[in-house]
Amino acid sequence: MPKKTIISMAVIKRLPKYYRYLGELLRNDVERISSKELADRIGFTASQIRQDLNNFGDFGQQGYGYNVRFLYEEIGKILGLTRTYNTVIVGAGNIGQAIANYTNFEKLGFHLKGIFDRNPKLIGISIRDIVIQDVDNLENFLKNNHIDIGIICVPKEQAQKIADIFVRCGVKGIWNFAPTDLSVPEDVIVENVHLSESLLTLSYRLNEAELFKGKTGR
Amino acid sequence: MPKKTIISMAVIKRLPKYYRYLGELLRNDVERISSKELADRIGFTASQIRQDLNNFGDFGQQGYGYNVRFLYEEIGKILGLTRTYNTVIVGAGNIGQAIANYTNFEKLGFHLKGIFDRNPKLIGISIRDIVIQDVDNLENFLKNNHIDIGIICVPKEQAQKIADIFVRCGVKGIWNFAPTDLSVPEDVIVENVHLSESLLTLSYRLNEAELFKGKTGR
DNA sequence: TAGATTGTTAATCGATTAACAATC
DNA sequence: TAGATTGTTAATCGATTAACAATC
Repeated sequence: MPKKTIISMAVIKRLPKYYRYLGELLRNDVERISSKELADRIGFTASQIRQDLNNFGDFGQQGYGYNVRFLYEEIGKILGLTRTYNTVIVGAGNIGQAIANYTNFEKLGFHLKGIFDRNPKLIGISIRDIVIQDVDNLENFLKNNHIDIGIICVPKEQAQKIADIFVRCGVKGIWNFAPTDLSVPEDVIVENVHLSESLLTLSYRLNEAELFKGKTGR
Repeated sequence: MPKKTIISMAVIKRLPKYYRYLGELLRNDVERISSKELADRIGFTASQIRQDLNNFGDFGQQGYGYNVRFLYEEIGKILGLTRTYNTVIVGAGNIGQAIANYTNFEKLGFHLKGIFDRNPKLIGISIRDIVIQDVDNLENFLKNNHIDIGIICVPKEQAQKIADIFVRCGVKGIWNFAPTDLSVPEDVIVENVHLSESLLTLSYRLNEAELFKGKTGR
């Protein structure tokens, strides 16, 4: 029986990883798995896995472990993958096009319904049968189509403006690739993908490693 | 004077954000800033900012705060931005091309030296004056060019194979866009960008309210 | 039944926040 | 000097790990 708890971000961020590993196990026809075995594969502790899962329900069985298919499906439900999501991409530059072309998201139930840009050279071009529209049509499009997730791939200077349009038109989820923080009401969820921050984290760690070169550990 | 401490991942991941905000302040000709003021802008606590910075040195001054330019430069040093990095991209599909075209990384000192793919239709094409080479040349290229960071943009099935080549050729940093976990020796740093995990986190949070609706606590 | 492994409580560890003396 | 704000220690909070009774 699921408990009414506020789940910490730390737990939430591990869920997709569980889902990915269980999906692999499933494809390899593994029927059951213990928290210990899963822990060894993922690199978590068995204790953490059991704690994490027990935030959502009693999915396992003493003496047996977890049924892979069942757990996979349960985590799918938890992640909201039993429904579909309509999305639009704003900004059809490098990243926008890459995301638009990435068909794996379709398989998970994220359906791309529109692509917008302000560059006349891009407007009218199709990506996966979706014609790039003038961003001036965005607001109107959002009023006529229910969109769950707006994907922001514009330069940082324009990101907040696009976010404001999303908010105004009832889009509740924003996947933000612009290197800036957006301000939105609290009922709107923003998930950031800040590539430069990721790269800088890498360069920090590269130099930290250099620093300890020749020494043991780490 | 930097202290010999092991810095936690939580702190490291905040550093690029400090760097970004300080860069903005600098461009807006802000000369000094207190931890309180910076906290209000970023959305951290002043205490946390002071704690974070004091892992690396005494950058502030009582009664004054922090000099924006000085702190910006110091964090740049900490992040390893006083040197340059040679990079290669393996996989010239959607994401690979997007990263290759993203010139902001050049400005930070990350220089793209090569792009590799196995698709004959892509080999020979140029992106930003860099000719896409056959991935069969990768190992040879790495032996003749010092590459600091290898960027993996191939499908997940081939990612580990590419990582192995990187490791074998002395590449110490891997920026991994393939939706899989790589196994590498501990002196090699892997920074993952798992886009589907990010998207699933968003869909979880979009549905979170629904998930616990009507369920009783304990 | 006996062994295995969960769900869950308790202990530990780490990270964040609060407080304040030091000092510019 | 007086006010401001740091650097740093102490207190709190939260997350992870360990332990084990429950039970399949």
